[in-house]
Amino acid sequence: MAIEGTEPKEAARGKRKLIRAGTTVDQMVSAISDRIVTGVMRPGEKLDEVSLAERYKVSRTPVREALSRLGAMGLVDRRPNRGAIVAIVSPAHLASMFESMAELEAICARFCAQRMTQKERRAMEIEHQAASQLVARREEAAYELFNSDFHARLYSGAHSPHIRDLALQTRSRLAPFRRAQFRLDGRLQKSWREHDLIVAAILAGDGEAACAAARDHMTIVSEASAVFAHDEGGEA
Amino acid sequence: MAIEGTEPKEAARGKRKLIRAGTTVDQMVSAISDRIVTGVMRPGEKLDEVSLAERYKVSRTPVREALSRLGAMGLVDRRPNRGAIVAIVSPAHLASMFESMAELEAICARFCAQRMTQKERRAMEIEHQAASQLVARREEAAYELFNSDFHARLYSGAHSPHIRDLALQTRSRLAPFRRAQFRLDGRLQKSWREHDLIVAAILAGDGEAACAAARDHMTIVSEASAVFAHDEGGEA
DNA sequence: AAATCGGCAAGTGTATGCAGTTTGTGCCGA
DNA sequence: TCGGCACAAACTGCATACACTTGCCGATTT
Repeated sequence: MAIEGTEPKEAARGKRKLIRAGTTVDQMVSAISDRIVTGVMRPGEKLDEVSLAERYKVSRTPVREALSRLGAMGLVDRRPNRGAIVAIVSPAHLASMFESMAELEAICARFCAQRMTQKERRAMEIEHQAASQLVARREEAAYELFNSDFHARLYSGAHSPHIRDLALQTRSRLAPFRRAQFRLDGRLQKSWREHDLIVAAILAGDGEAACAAARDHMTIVSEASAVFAHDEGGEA
Repeated sequence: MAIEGTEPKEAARGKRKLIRAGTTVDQMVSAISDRIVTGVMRPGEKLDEVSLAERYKVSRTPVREALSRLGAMGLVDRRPNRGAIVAIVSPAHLASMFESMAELEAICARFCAQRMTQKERRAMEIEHQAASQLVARREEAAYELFNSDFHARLYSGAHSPHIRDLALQTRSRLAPFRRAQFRLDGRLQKSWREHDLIVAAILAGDGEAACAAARDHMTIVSEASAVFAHDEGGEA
């Protein structure tokens, strides 16, 4: 409902009914993962192949492929002969994922401090400084976009494609549990200040400081998100 | 040929032709990934759906699902409408994967030093000491098995399921490039000594030392494997 | 009355056919 | 002789049909 843009059912399908861009499954994957990530579908909820096929006006074949990919992404859990459900993550596993995220970002920050080009450093600083205005105006949605961008820069700046992959993968799996964290009182300002420490260390070329700052940042995010995780776990 | 155990074509299929254990695709995935990992299939080689279907005596549908999963694992590269090929990794990407592996193992080692139970520490030390005999006898195959086991202990001992997943995933993607590294002169002894440093640091509870030792170990493995990677790249 | 077995319904796993895309090859023109 | 265009073969993407598995409900038996 709130994310119709990614729902391929009428609009997109109507237009490109016969365009074989090979993206039908891709669209379903992003549509379904959006529904999971945004919390429209709760952990444990069944993902029925025929229902999904009807919903997206396709046959079961692409649905199965989409479910397969979502399973590989860790967003859904496939049991042989028993269907697929939205993945249920235990509190322990969730903590482990946040911990991993902290370590991955710490590594990225360290590499960023060592390897970022001048252009990348400048771009990161400019964007970071610009974001301070979003904080002042309390524009949570806009800041969330910037935040994604900032972390993406962190992953890319490490100049290590595989670590970047691991970070993006882990981040996407954590997405369902990070939402709405910026609604917490003052989280916006704190987030920006934590970023500030990371940026300063990177610009100074101090790998260890950047490493530590990034780890601290994610640890705090983890604690801030734990509240929501518990809520969801209880309801599901 | 050398790995018929994992090839489901005649033997396995003949027996369980009608057993629907939901594992047909699983078998294909492990069979194909074995063929890739062991080097039977070279990077860039085409994975034709119909050929694979004939080879494993199944229809194209499960083949497609298997390819999909292998694509998610990063072992094959799927191009829309243009088939699938065994993934080609550039030297830069390969270096990035080894670098990531080094960092992941460093993290695991640090966590191991902090979190391993007494039982785990004792088991690791006993196995490690036992392996010294394999070194003395130059039993390369046996040592390679032990080596896998050792690293698996490292990942599990970190008590962080997600980091363990990331490490195993990265390790499997590196497998094609690590094979035969123990054939290098004296690599066996050096490997054991590097392990020794890691074990000593973990048992001493010295996280940072374990971290550094593990990172150094993988860096050396990376360099030792680079030779083979080049060879294979040239041939393919 | 409780437990077990048989049948039924729902849903997944696999096979096959058709439509559309890509790519290689041969022909035509310059 | 070389470049562009068109056609055809091969292959992928999706749809549909069928086979098998699983879980549930009720009837029968102990």
